[in-house]
Amino acid sequence: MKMSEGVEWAIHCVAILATIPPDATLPAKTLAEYHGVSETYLLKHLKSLAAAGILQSVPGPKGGYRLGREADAISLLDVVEAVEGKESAFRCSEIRQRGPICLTEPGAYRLPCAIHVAMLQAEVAWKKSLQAQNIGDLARHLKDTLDPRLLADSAEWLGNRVRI
Amino acid sequence: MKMSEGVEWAIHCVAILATIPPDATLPAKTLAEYHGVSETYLLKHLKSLAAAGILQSVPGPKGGYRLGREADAISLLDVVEAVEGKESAFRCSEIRQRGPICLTEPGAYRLPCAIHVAMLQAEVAWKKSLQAQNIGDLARHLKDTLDPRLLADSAEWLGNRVRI
DNA sequence: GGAGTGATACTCGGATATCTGGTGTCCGAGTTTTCGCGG
DNA sequence: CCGCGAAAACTCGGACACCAGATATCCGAGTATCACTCC
Repeated sequence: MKMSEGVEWAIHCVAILATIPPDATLPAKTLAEYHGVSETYLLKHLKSLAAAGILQSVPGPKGGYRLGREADAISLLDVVEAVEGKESAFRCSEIRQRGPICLTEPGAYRLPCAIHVAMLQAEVAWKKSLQAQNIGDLARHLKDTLDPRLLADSAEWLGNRVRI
Repeated sequence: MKMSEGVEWAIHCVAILATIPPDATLPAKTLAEYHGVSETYLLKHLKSLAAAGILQSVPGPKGGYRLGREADAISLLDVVEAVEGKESAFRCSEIRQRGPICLTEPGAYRLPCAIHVAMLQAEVAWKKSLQAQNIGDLARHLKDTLDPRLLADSAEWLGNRVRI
């Protein structure tokens, strides 16, 4: 069970976009270069984020991406689900009904599989933890703990590439 | 991010093995037939469970699998990790260090990536939930809620195939 | 009849194919800019 | 000098190869059983 690498990219990108002025945009090329990753592949994930309303895409020259809503309203869960999809990692294939020993009458398996419930319960805990953290908090935390020099360099580098 | 189907099979098998007498065994062939799944592929996962100490394998005729320790000492997390591996789903590839804007001095990135921390925190919540549930509770819960007829049929079917 | 011994049948274990989904890439659609031209 | 228009350049969006890991399988190693033989 491994998570797509795109999730890491997506969160970093959204966090960066949370630091620029609200109406400014950054093109995918800049985001990819900043993180040292493939531009075309990153674009694939940015598209998913835009489709989910987390980002807003602006076409044409001087175009790029900006946040689709305020950073405090974007949870980590939103980003993860936009990239990975909303279906749960554990999928119950109802093997309790596949063997020679099972009930045939309709409604016999009305109650959900206990194992399914247990696994889903764990995923709910995971989702709650992700939902409790939003991009705004994350960006502020990064701003407070990052090396001031790195912060200044980043701000300058991004400032030269930001679009209004 | 999808979990291996083998996890579902493994949990069901361990739950079944928790219902037979402590010293009895069930061969993989029986477990596979009971759940209506491929025997050879199930064997692959049972092997992993045995390697983790969750199951104990007995070779030869009258052989098979039994629990490696009491059911109450086997958590769902143990089973999941035995099948899926212990590495976390989210893997930080430290893309913060890959772009043009990064610090070069050693120790500059001593503090872990905040995004990495956030994702790991969610996984810890997931693991705690899985660790809180053990096979013994699960088996008892199943026994209490299952249809009595199904329970009797299963007990008879398994009783005919159990090895002492 | 009992014990020893060999073959046997059954079990698990590791190495080997196949296939789906993540990874990576390319080219096309759309829009804003910009440069040139005419008034 | 200003307004208009067409071309251009840059952006994102969807469709197409590639590869790793999950899926599925087969054959070999090991052991308890069982039958046969000998005492």
